[in-house]
Amino acid sequence: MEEKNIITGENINSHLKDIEEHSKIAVSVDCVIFGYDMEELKVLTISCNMDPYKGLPSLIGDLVNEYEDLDQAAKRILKERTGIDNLYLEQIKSFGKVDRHPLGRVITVTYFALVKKEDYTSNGTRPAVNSKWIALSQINEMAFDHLNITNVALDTLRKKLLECPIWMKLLPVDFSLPELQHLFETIIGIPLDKRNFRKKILSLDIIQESGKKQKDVPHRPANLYRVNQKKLKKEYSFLLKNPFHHG
Amino acid sequence: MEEKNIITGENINSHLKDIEEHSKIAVSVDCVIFGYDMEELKVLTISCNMDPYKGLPSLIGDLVNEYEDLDQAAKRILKERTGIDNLYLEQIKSFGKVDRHPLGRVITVTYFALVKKEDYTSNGTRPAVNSKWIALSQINEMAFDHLNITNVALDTLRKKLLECPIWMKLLPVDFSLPELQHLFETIIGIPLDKRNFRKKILSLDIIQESGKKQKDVPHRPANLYRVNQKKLKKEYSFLLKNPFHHG
DNA sequence: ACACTTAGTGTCTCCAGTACACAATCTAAT
DNA sequence: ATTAGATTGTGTACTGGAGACACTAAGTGT
Repeated sequence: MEEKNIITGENINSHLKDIEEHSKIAVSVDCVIFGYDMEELKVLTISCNMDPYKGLPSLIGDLVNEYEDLDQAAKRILKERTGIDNLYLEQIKSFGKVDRHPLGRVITVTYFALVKKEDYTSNGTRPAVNSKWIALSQINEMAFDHLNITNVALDTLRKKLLECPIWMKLLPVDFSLPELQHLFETIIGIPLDKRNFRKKILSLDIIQESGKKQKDVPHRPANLYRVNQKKLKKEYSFLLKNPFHHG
Repeated sequence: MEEKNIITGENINSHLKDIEEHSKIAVSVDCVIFGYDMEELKVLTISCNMDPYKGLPSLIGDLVNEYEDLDQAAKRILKERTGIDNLYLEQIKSFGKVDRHPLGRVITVTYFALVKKEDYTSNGTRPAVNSKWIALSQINEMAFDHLNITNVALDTLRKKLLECPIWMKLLPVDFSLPELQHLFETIIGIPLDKRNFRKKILSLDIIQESGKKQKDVPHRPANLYRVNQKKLKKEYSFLLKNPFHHG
């Protein structure tokens, strides 16, 4: 049986036009945008108005243009929909069931993004029309296969959280250890021991006291910490140049 | 600014034809097929004959058809190129730089697969024309972005190897502990302590003595083990139904 | 000044990872 | 039959991180 394959370059007898005529498949990017308001973990959604999913929350996404890289597309979508540049962004995986989109064959490449609520609500942002933060605990149905995608994104986030300090992308510059612990508990879903948590985090040498204290709380104020930039640069430099941690 | 988005279903004013006209982008699947001959870790490649990569090794891949899921496409390609059904198969990630393919815009979704050499060389297989196993240590250049893809696949394999017993997909039914250790050392790239390795593996309760011994070796023969199917079913069932471990 | 709320701290136990050396079993050669 | 050569197979002691656990400190509001 003769081989002919324009992808791998065996026995070429085709050119650009062949490829474009092959492509009855559209490619989209969908982003699971996680936000944290010091209370709950939320996802940015919009309301779908396409049958049969009308009214259900949907992830933020768009088709990929012919002249932009996948990562660029994700970045563009985030910029368009949240107004923020330089979010933390990481590819998860691609979903390509034939019938996943009612209007035709659309393969979607998914990303997850982390947003500080303080950035999202700051000046200069232009949130998508009708976009809405929904707490993960409140989501039980979504349009398309987006609930599945969201769950995969959450798994990825959980794994990642234990590997490197991406949590910094969800917290303000100054934060307290109890706040950090609450973030962990919210994402991982199980309560943690206060003393062991502090011991562990401090031993990583990734944060340092800022000298400041909490204000306007009706109880003993917590010390505020911030990320140790030197350590960060040394061991987790990919978290500085924000977008796209490859590997 | 008005929103209009056929992906998420805001203000729909388009239908199937719109999507297909949008798609100037082709989608391919490329597989990093790992094989192990009890000596080295190898990758199945074919020779590219497309400029400017003529002569370089290329991964096994093909365009995705309009009517097949991504996973089905990967499975089809593996079947076509190795003749084997039911390989272990797992999606890695997608690569979509605009200029990654000289013939046009092609986004590729990549998978890695694990093959026992004994399966590959058994009857009934119909390997791709000109396909060739190349030891990872011998690869320093590949066509397209395939070297990058291969490296990402190797990273994924290394991580996975420490999480679950996918190594069984690279070994014969009966294998010795020294053989298993050599496989680990080959993939991870660092030598391991014999006693600690055995202690660790045996403590997992995932393998059991087969009763047999090595034959035809010019030294003390090793005991042969095989995978404990009950334990496997209980804790790693996704390794049984071979293809596609999601999550 | 007292009650209330949350922050902050140290020790002990247990287990998993690591380092490490010698006896046992087979083949091949003499 | 004995010996040399090769590789398999085995146990113990040390170390460091994870986990369990209870009280004092520092603020606020009344």
